[in-house]
Parts: sequence; C-alpha cells; structure tokens
Amino acid sequence: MTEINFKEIEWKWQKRWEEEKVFEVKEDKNKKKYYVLEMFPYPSAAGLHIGHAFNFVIGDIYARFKKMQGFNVLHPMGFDSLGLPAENAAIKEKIDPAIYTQNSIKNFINQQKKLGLSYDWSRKIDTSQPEYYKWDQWIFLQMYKKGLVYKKKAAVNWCPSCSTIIANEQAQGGECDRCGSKIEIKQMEQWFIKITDYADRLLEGHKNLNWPEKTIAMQKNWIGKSYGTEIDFEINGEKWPIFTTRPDTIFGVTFMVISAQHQKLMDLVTKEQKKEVKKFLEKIGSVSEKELEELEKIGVFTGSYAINPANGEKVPVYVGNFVVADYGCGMVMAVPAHDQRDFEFAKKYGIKIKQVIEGKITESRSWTESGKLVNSEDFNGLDNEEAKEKITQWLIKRGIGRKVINYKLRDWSVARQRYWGTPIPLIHCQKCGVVPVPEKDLPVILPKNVKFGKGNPLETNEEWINVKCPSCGEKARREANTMDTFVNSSWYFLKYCDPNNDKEIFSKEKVKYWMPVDIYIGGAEHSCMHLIYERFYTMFLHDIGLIDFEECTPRLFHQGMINDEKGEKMSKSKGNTVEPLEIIEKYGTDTMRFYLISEASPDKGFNWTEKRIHGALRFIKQIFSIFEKIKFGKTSKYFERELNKTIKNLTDYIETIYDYRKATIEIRRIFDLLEKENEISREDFEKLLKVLSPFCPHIAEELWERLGNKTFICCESWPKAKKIEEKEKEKDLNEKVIQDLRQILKKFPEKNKVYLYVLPFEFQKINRKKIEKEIGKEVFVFSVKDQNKYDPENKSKKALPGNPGVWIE
RNA sequence: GAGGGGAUGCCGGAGUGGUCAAACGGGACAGGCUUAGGACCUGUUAGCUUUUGCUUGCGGGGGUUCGAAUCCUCCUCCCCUCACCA
Repeated sequence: MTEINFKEIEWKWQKRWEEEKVFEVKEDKNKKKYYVLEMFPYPSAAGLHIGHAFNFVIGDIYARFKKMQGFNVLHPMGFDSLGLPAENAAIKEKIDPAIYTQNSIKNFINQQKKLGLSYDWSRKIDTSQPEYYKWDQWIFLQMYKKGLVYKKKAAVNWCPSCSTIIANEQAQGGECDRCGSKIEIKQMEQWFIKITDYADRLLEGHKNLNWPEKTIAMQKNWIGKSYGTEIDFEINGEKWPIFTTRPDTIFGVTFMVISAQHQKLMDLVTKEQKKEVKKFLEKIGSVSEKELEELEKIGVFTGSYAINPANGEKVPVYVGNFVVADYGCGMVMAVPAHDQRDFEFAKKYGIKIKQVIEGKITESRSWTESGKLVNSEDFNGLDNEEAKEKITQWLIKRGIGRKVINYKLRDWSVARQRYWGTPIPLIHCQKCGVVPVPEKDLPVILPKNVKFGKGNPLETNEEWINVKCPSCGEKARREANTMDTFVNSSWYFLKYCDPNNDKEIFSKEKVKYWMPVDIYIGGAEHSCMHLIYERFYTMFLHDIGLIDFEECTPRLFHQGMINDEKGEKMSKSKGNTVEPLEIIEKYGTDTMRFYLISEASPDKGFNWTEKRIHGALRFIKQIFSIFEKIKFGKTSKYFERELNKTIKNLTDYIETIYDYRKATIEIRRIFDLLEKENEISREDFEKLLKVLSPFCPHIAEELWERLGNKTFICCESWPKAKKIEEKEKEKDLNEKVIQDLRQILKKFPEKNKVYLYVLPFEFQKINRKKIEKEIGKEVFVFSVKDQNKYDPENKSKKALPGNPGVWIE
C-alpha cells in the first residue's frame, strides 16, 4: 500500500476551506439556521490543551453534520482574552498584556486550524479589543440606569496574591479560583450587580432548559432558595432578627449562636467576656480554611442573653465558628434537640437540651425527623409540619415574625483592582458624585502606560485617570477598577451574530435570525459561574427589549475530562499533559479526531492511552486500502441494506452527541463489511465518504476529490436512509426461520412434526403456512409466553418456555 | 450532611426485559506475509465439549417474570460537585 501523506492532505484542505470561505455564513431567510457554539477559550501562551481539542472537535462534528443536513450553520470562535492570568503572565515575563494576549491568540488560531475546525473566522471575537468591550461598558451602563449596579461596603473575598477582590463564585472553598491562595475576608466599598433580583427567574428558567440534570441541580443549589421564618429575638433591649426554617422548634431554643465574622458581633460581647471572645477569634483566625473544616464546632459565650419571644425564656448567646456570616442573619437560634450541629455544640459546652418534638434522642444524635410537638405550650400535639405554619402565623400576629425567602446567591461583585479588564465606565466627581460616562464617549479605552506593583495599576496613569466631569465639567477621576472577566463572556454569543457592528451592540434582525444558540458545548466547571451570569445577562437584555427570548443557550452539552493513562488529571506541573499538535504530527488530525470520540461517550471523558490511537490510525489506513482495492459496479443487496441501516443509525447517533462513540463503531462496522464486498456502486461509496466526513473531514475531502468530484464533500448533503418496511422485516424473519429449520431437518429427515417456539414479539410475524410449504412438514407455532399451548410431554429443554427454539418429532 | 453519576469479560467500554457468552476498540496468544518487524492480514481469547449443546456469568443478597446484565428491594464499594446555608 502506498504511504499516505496525512500532513499534505490536511494542509491542502485546510487551505482550500479557508480560501473558498466554505464556512463563512450570511443570514439567509430561505434557509433554516443552526447555531453550534463551543465555549470560547481563554488564550494562554501554552496553547491548546487536549481538553480544548476535545471540546472543539465535538462541536465541529456537529456543525459539519448540521451543515450537510442543509442548515445554514453558524459556527464561530473567539477568545476570552481579558483577565488575571494574562496580566500575571505578562508581568512575570515583563511584556505588555496586550502583546502577550495577541501572541497567545495567534498560536491558538494556528492550532485550531490544524484541527480542521469549521469555524467562520470572519466572525472572530477578541474581548480585549475596545470594539468588543465597548459594548460590555454599554451593557454596564444600561444596568446602572436600571438600578442594578450599586456600591456598598461589604465583606469581600480578597485574594492577597492577585491583590484583588473576587466573586463568591470564584472563591469557593476559601481559595482563589485562579491562583489557589487563601482568601481573606475584607470590608471594602465595592461595586455590585444585583443578580439576586433575578434569583427566582433564574430558577424558573430551568424548566425551559435542555441541560444536564446535574448542572441544573448545581445551579439550584447555588441559588439556594429556602422558605422560612424570620423571628425577632430581643438581646440587650435590641431587636435581633434571625432566620429559621424550623419555627416549629422555637420552644426548644436553649441558646443562640452568632457568626464569628458578624459585623455587629462586638455589640453583644460584654466587658467580662471580651478577653475570651478575642482569644477565640484569634484561634479560629489562625487556622487555615482546610483545617477549619476538620475542626469541631467551637465557640464562646458572649456574655449577652437573648429572650425567646415564644416563651420569654432567657438563653445565652454564643459566638461560634459554624455559623455563616452572610447567610440569613448571621445568627441562629439553636435547638440542640433537633439539629445535629446545635446538638454537638450543646454537648460540648454542657448547654441544656430541650426536646420539643417526639422522637428518640441518643447520646450522639439529635432528632431531626418529623413528629408531634411536646413542651410547646398551646402547640403541643400538633404535627410539626403543621406547627411550622401555625407558629409562624402566631408570631406574625404578635408582630415579631415574618415569612421570608432566603437565597444563598449573593449579588455579583464585579469590580477588580487589576489592569487587564474592561474599564468600568464611571467617573467620580466631587460635586456630582458618581457620573456614568455618556454613551457617546464609549469605549473607555484601557490605557497603555500603567505601573504594576502595589495597588491599582490604572491609578498610576494620571493622564487617564483625571478627566472632566461629563455633568459639571469640573475636575473628576475615572473609576479605576476594571470589570470581572465573566462580564465579557456573558453575552459574546450575541456578538457573533453581528461582530463588526460598531453603531449598535448588534442588529436585532441578525440576532433574531441566529439566536438562540442551538447547542452549546463546554466544560461542566462553568455550571455555577459563566452559566449563571450568562443566563442573567440574557434575561437583562431581554428586559431592556434587545432580544425576545430569556435563555440564550437552551441546549447544553458538557464534554467529559480527559485524564492521563493512570486516570490522573493532566497538569503542567505533573508533566503528564498531551499536546494536540504533537499527536497531529504523529498520527494526523483525522486519526486524532476519530480517536477522541471513539474512546468513550463524549460526556464521560476517558483516560488518554497512546496505544489506542493506533487503533484509530489503523482504521484510517483501512479506508485508504479499501479505496485502492474496491471496484465500482453494483452494490450487493445485502450491503445495500446494511448501508441503509448505517445511515439511519449514524443520523440518530450524531444528533444526540452522547452517541458519537456509537457512530464511530457504526462507521467501522460498515467499512469492515465493505472490505468483504467485491464491488460497490460509486454512489454508495460516496455516501460512505459523506457520513465519514464530519469525523474525518480531510481524508473524506481527499477521497471525494480522487473520485473526480470538483465540489467540497463538506457542502454535500447528508445521505437519507430509506425506510425499512415492516413487511420486509417479516419476510426476513420467516426466511431466517425456514433456513434454520432446513439446517436442522437435514439431520433428522425422518421426523414429521415441528414445534416452533418463538419470542412473543415475533409470534404475529410468523407465517406458518409458508413455512410448512417450504419445508414440507407439519408446523406448530407457539409463543414462548403462552404456557397453555406448551406440550408438557416434550422433555426437551429447548422447547420449554423461556427458551425459544424448536422441538421435532 | 445535600445533590449528581457509577460498579459489565485481561483492560477501556456498549448494552436498560427475549435476537446476549454480551457490540466495538485495546491487549494477549496462535498462524500467515515477510530478512525482520512495534507494519499488515487471519483466527482464538469464561469453562466443558469443541458441530449442534450444556454449565457458570454482567459489584453482593433477596424478589418480580415463562424469561433478568437490563425491572423492584436491601447492602457494599467508587467517582464528581457543593458543603457547618440554620
């Protein structure tokens, strides 16, 4: 067999696709659109990793498939190029972040082209360009106008290493999402976006999403809606509301616990207890977050007492490490009898445990199940679920309680004290206060000359920071914070529809044609960040009348993780990464593409095993060898049927994405079968190449051309499967039975009666008369399900119900 | 603690009531082609028989069914996400 020069073939087709603008699309009212989108990457100097390749290839197969199905396919790509990593890398390497970013993007594009991805590069987006972030600023101003942007002093997550504030979503587990440093909690004036206003809609909207269940569950959990009661406790003559979901247990309150991070904690600490409390705060401040997790619940008495409004009882107020400061009211009513955390705390400090719900409390466990109320005055005997409502009503009537809904979701802290981000379009004027930059002055361009070091880089450029107030014309200063990069990625898919529009954010018409995104593909790690922000942005843009839908990405697919051979996560530091370019160099792009999806379902991911790539390579080579050997003529009946089946299956498999792997199997199967055939019609062979082309686009184009075609195979239409008639299936079945019986009867020519036991779903299809006629014996047909018709005299196990088969006598 | 997903042959991984000793790939073994091969081709890869056929078998126990890898139930183990959310 002649050597195949994959590199040459790939390069040739990649060049042609580009030159002839095969994947560039325009709005076309006569054609149905299809929008395939992969999450755009964060460009780094390291280039694409194998996870990117996996993500893009999954999308590319789908886009190519849809294109062949006749859709007008929008398949764009861009770069989420603002953000801390670029800034940090640039500082480290002492180059301008802009240059660093442009180099990275160039490198990315080069690699993406080598993957044979069918992007419309004319729509490329680069969020670090003023033409793009101008509209980030514009959206920000719209939010500002609507009162969704506000400033407040708040406890924020401060990353000392990145020297910036980061959002809750990015500070999970007390560690910086970017650099892994321990997060400090600081009190600072900060800009927030009121995403909490949209909490309910974000939850409601889940109904309309065809998303992985898990992702929806994660978002629900993140938004964390819970219904409860807020009850006023009196401490030192002051009202202190607390939130509880268990008002039914109010008579069992034996102490209160306030969070160690509570802003007003010191108001409760008495002179006598100050020393103790300080010691305690130091203690929990000195242990790292991780150790804290393993620590038991600890606390100290504040010296104050609270009055339980239900029964007037005086209970001690503790400060504890297990109460979250920014959830609910930062203080809880503790009911040790019916809450495990309170129980452990009470046991440790010898606090009274008062049972108010019937149930068994042991030495180590509280009773958290339901039951009837006891020790609860007028409410005794009530079922606790019922009591929740009754007690709440009773508290409401007395004016010391209200029904409330609580969310875990916090407002989005959007300001970053860093350079490489979108400048916030606000101006601080001594006279006028905060003044938004007029829309005509947008974009506020990120200045060049800044100094990195301590503090905010933007403040080091005097020329930039000092402006005239747009309102009064007096001296004013620009807001020196930049926006969180999640702002940039929250609406980029809309800009793809109209990327070069600088008059307006996008043409409504164009967006109407292309949106929403029909399939969005990306990693599951974005479930609680990007995928919440993005939905929020969409809802906002809907509310200001720019778009007429509330979800941009109604269908979502998460690709799985690719780990190393041992199943460990790939990382630079471990040195176990796989470089897509090296693999392409060694085995060719089509081999890699085929390998990527033939290992496992794309949602599951797999462990990268170099050995197995050989299997994919072998298959690619097999196609060439078949191509060289095959004679064109007439397709056999058998192969025709099989090909038909294959086309039908492939169409279904690709559609789901989850079944890509099955598609590769189906393709292998059909080529294996073809190898055994003597000849095939040219038309049928071309069908085979067509169904191969989304997976292995280069060799499909190459062979298509070698057949003498002048067109691109990727622009051809997807073969249609013929419907297989039910009657034909019946015919097949009967023929098979006759064939089998003939075989068996050869050995027993003297027998005259044939008892045929068949599967229930085959029973109707069996043509008894025809079989009798063909084999010349008396035939009795039974369904295996039907015991009554079974002849118990038959001792053959073969004829027993449950075992379809034949009995002959 | 809450939520999500798993356990299949030497390995990866399909299969969600009968056409299942279980697709497909990898590996291993045997044979062929070759000077040789990590290149290619053919076959084998639960056990007994080796042609039909039987037995065992899809994490473990129990159940439903004429029939279970597949349905129900209990148990064990593993992975992921969020976690002291009141």
